[in-house]
Amino acid sequence: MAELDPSESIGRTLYSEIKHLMLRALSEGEWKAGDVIPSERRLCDRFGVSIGTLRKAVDELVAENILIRHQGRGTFVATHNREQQFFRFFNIVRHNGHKTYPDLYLLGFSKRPAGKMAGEKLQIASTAEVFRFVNVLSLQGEPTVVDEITVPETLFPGLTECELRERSNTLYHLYQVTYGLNVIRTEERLRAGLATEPQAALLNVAPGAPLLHIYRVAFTYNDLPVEWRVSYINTQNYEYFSTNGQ
Amino acid sequence: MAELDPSESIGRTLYSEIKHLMLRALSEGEWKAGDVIPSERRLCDRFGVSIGTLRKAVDELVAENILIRHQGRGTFVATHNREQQFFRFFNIVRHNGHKTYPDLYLLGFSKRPAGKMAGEKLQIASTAEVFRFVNVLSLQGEPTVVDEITVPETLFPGLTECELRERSNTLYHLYQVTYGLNVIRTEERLRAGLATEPQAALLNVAPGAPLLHIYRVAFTYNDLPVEWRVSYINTQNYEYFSTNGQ
DNA sequence: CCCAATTTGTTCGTATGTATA
DNA sequence: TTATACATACGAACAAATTGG
Repeated sequence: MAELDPSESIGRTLYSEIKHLMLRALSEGEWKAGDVIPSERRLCDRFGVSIGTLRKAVDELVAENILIRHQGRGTFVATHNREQQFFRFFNIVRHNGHKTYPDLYLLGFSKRPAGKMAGEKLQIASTAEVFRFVNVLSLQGEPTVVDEITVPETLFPGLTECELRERSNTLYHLYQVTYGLNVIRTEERLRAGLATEPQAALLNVAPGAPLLHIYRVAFTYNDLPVEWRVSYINTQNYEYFSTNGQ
Repeated sequence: MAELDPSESIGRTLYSEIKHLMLRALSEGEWKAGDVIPSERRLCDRFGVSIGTLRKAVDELVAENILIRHQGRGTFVATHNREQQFFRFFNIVRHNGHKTYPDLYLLGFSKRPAGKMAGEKLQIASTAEVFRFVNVLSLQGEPTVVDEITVPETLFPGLTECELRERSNTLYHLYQVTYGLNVIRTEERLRAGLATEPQAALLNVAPGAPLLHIYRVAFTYNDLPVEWRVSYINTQNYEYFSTNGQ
């Protein structure tokens, strides 16, 4: 069992060891977004475990939306495409519950030092360089969300405004396929605030109108933060939807 | 396999049938809050399935926080106690992330017709009777949350103000042990709003201050709504915390 | 259209380990 | 110490879906 020398030991059980070996294969890029990974039979051979143990490891990765199984086809690395994953991280819906895709307008793009807040959230020095850009999202023609997005330069070397503007898929899809950063988890904190003058202008509301604020950190494997985002939302026609349990 | 006549068929697979039979035993009160349920071996006999199939059914109920397994002791019906379950449904934390238990003040209690909104959310007629009560929650001495709570009389026969005032555990614990209603899932919608005069007085903020609004429906088994709740939150020192994935 | 190979899904079961009462 | 209960690991047999010939 050459794959399982003690130095690799993370979990307490064999299946959690296998899970971590698979996470390593994912984070190191051996298996890339959209790839089919080796069949269960081959993975059993590779890791020297039984089918039951292998399946238990894969079960957990599937439950975490990292892998997707298709009977008869194989097991795949989940991709951030519009159809399946977009609404996993976009929780803004109409008051009637309807979900629609936003239209995007890229407002600005710059490189700058992270600063205190973004540095803390991205776990980098406040002097480290980051890319920062602002998106205005319109839903059914109404400007509804302003996203202020910050990502570390070290993780996104050479990111350009052009890439952001011309992407044909979701932002997290770009992170995943171009920079090998697969967002698998976010933490969000929500508050209520009042629209500033510039926000009011962008969202077509009066200054001082109530806005929902969302502070989000997005993580990839090993709890590595890849994005810090502050969103300002006009909840006159839309709202944040969250479900707990099940 | 007397337990599995076709009329009971809900899921497509054997383990999902077993899961639904177990959910039925829970919703019909055969297994009550805090109870130990029969051992895996006995359940295999009862349902006429193998240990693997039985465990797969239980696995899902455990993942949904409906059952709790303890190695060496048995499998238990999860209870809404302060220590383990409270923060599953209470997502208000300090800006620094710290979680504290709120102090409660019961502001009002009445029986009345549901009205349009509560009737819709609780899936009852707008003329059906409901109990409605208001709690003010203080965190570290600061009044922070106002909860307006509505529950149908049919599900809570004879609910009294006294019961609410003198409970020593969480509200959902009361629902569970006194009325046999186990809240297993909530749906929440969040918006930003401005404090009205009465809200401002209760929360010790200026009228027109921004407040976070949460609209929540709580469900028990079979997607039956048991509670409709509107919360108003001062997010000056506290915020709503949500995690996505994992 | 059918067949064969491949892959995951389900169900069965055994043996052994670990925690609890 | 003993019995009980859940946890882990093993693997067989068959079903269902997909793909390619």
